[in-house]
Amino acid sequence: MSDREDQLVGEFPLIPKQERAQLKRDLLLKSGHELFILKGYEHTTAKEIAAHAGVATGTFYRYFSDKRQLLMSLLEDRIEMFMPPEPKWGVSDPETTLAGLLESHDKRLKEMGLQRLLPELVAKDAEFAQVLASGKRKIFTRILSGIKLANDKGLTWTDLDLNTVTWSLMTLAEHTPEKMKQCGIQTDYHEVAKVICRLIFPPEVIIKLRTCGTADEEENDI
Amino acid sequence: MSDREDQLVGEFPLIPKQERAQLKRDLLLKSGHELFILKGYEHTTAKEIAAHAGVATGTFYRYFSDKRQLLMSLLEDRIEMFMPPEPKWGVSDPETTLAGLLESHDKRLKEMGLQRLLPELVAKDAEFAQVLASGKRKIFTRILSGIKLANDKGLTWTDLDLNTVTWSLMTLAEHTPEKMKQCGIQTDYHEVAKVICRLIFPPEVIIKLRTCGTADEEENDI
Amino acid sequence: MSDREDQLVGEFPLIPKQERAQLKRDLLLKSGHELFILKGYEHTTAKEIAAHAGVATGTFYRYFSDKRQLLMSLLEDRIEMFMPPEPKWGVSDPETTLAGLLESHDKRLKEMGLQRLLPELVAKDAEFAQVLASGKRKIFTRILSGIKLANDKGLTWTDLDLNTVTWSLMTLAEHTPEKMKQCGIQTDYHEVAKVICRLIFPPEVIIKLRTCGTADEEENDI
Amino acid sequence: MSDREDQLVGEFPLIPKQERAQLKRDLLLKSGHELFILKGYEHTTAKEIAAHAGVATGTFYRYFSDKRQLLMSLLEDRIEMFMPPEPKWGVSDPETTLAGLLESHDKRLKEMGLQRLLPELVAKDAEFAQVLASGKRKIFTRILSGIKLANDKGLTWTDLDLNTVTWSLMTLAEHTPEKMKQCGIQTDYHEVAKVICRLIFPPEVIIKLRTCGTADEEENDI
DNA sequence: GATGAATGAGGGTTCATTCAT
DNA sequence: AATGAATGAACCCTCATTCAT
Repeated sequence: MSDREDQLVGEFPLIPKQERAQLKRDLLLKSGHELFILKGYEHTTAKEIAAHAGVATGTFYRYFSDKRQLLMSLLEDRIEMFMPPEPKWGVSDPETTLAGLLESHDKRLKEMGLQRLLPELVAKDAEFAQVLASGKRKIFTRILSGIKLANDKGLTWTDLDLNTVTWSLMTLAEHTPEKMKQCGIQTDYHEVAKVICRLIFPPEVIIKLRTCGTADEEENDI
Repeated sequence: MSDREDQLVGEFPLIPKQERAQLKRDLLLKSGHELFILKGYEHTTAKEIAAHAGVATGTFYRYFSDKRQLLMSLLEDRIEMFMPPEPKWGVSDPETTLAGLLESHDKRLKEMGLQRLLPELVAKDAEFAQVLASGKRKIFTRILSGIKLANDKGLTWTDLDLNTVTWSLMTLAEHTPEKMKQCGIQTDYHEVAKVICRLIFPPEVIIKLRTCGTADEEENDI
Repeated sequence: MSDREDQLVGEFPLIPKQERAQLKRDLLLKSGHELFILKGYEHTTAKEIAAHAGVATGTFYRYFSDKRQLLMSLLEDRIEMFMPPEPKWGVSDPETTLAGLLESHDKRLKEMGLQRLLPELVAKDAEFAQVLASGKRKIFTRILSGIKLANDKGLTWTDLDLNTVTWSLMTLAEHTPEKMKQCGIQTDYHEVAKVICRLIFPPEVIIKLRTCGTADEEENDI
Repeated sequence: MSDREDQLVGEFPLIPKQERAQLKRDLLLKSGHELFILKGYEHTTAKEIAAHAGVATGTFYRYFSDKRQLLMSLLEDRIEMFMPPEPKWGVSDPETTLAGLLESHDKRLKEMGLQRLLPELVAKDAEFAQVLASGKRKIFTRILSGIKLANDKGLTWTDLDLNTVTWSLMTLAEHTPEKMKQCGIQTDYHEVAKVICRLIFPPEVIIKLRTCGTADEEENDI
């Protein structure tokens, strides 16, 4: 808010209306986001979201028809952030690369925190589940096509189903942080990366990739 | 609670009563279970649980201090059923064995349905999350010890962290059914089993296990 | 309330449940009735009705799905009381009889007071309007048949449409009290009765009825 | 209010402004009128009235202190239109004349529609009820004086109270359209006119008026 | 003057929990 | 023990009215 105001100091006396409205909408989104993470979706009330955003209850309803719609908006903006990262294979050591991706992905997720809410909502809201599933399918397809490229070059296991491998990869990446804590072990991104790489590549391929990674000109988007 | 204590005092003068009480408690547990699955935890009311169990609203509160406690009881009884199965390695083809275990595990989960509720609750109830995590740790330990046995015999990958492998195994088993559907692919238990086995055993070990499985006397509980 | 309790004193220790529920329902009906009259339907809240009945808000919703339903119940019980009275002609002086009927009818209406609400509701609630209209039609039919009897005996005007006469009669009876005040004149039931009688009977018939009313054995229910 | 006062100061320096303001005021009155009829007074919001008039919400409050005041203004302008017509007796056939008046009166009412709202408001707003009653009294007085003229000429019933007759006449005229439908009969203006005439004039007077109506030079405003 | 975003009191309704019977 | 009516705090949402722009 003050950013934008500062930005305009000495230039325009007023912030355009639309922008101010957008600002309030964003405040509410942020507020909802924070409270959903803090207390869970069901335990957050519209009144609280408004109060925490510093606006009146009624203002909430100017921008969102209800709590659910706020959440939907939250997700439409950010759904891709909930998804596993898209590593590039064949660039130096794939395990190290992947470990870095996992770590930064998890950090982003932690900042957002919303992924803790997703299952709660999927269970209760069919429409929401669809939105989420369609996002997942998009990511899935992208990862799968990356793995297929590696497969075409004969780099992957030949006896595993690529769909299943892709799904495993996504699942492991998605649950890395919370789940490992639940089992009482420390999250070691590099070990997870090694496991995930083992799902895709035979050990000798990984060694090859590790040694001649940069020599290999081709980058494979996965 | 005090019921059971009474039960142990003086043989069985009150057992019929106790039995009836236990019956009611079970009816309520069953009713709560069904409704939680059907409508979600937050959207199920105590009145409904009582009505669906065929008892009065007030009776609910004789057996459970509140809705949350009913859920806790539900989980204490059944938490192990939410956990991944414990395969026995070295018994015939490990992939086929595992595929069968995965399938039956998923069937049990589907029958119970409660796992749909878990994330909703974990997000909101720290105590509940602890109960769940402790259950998971128990399973984790059991699986890990099984893998360690295999490791002692030189059957597993030597370059992967066994904790991480165990966690991956659990994660994949746990999410097999719902998650695969979300990505738009059919659940093929045998392919998942192959992927999981690849996490544990190098391919040549699997071939060996497959051919001399029954010859290998030792059963490894995992 | 105390009536029923007294009735049972020394016989039964408790008032049957059903009866107590009915009692509460009646309390709420009474409370709603009073407040609707006092403040108008729209300006009366469910909360107020409950408070005024001495029960909690939630109790209101145990007995009525909402405010509208309470009103409907109020009317189903009493709709006939809102209707014009049913005079018996040919019994002594018809004008005096009618005047008495008008007066007692108005008293009843005043006690109930609900008729002040009717137009407000008719205007806004089609279903309600139907309920009311069907009640009116019932009364209309009864009055009309009474007038037809008088007509068969050649007692009425021969050049007036009986339907229209009946309607006029009802309309005048219904609006006697409030409307006369609005025009700044005192309500004189006997004068209204004379006017209404003039609508039905020619003057000479009225004189005849007045003199030989009791001699005329036949009573005509109208 | 002060607008008009200003208008009279110094000829017309501000009249264009005034005119625009008056225009807006009229737009709002029209809009309120339409929506009150469509949805009822309580169910029409200030925002809607403004939007439907094509102005901003705030503008509403520049011209009216609140919703109620808009309605009052609406009525002050038009209260006479809600009143029964003022027939002229002794001009040709009084029954036909009256029938025509009734019909055109009803048409005007239907166009305006506001009379559906009146009872809702009378019930809740004492001041409003007064405004309405004073309007009615005005009409009442005018009709009464007309009837008195006829009375002076010996044309009316001699045994009926003129106040009561006048009131009956107004009441019947006012309720002709809606009420007859409620009773399930068709509105036949000519029959109603005959009934109303019978209240005022003995049959022989009507015949006389009918035959020598135009011969009778005097027009009686009622 | 005009605008329409913002306000927040208040209405309708639900439901976890209690308690008289 | 069992019942289910009663409770009332708290939820969601609306809308008359204000006020900065």
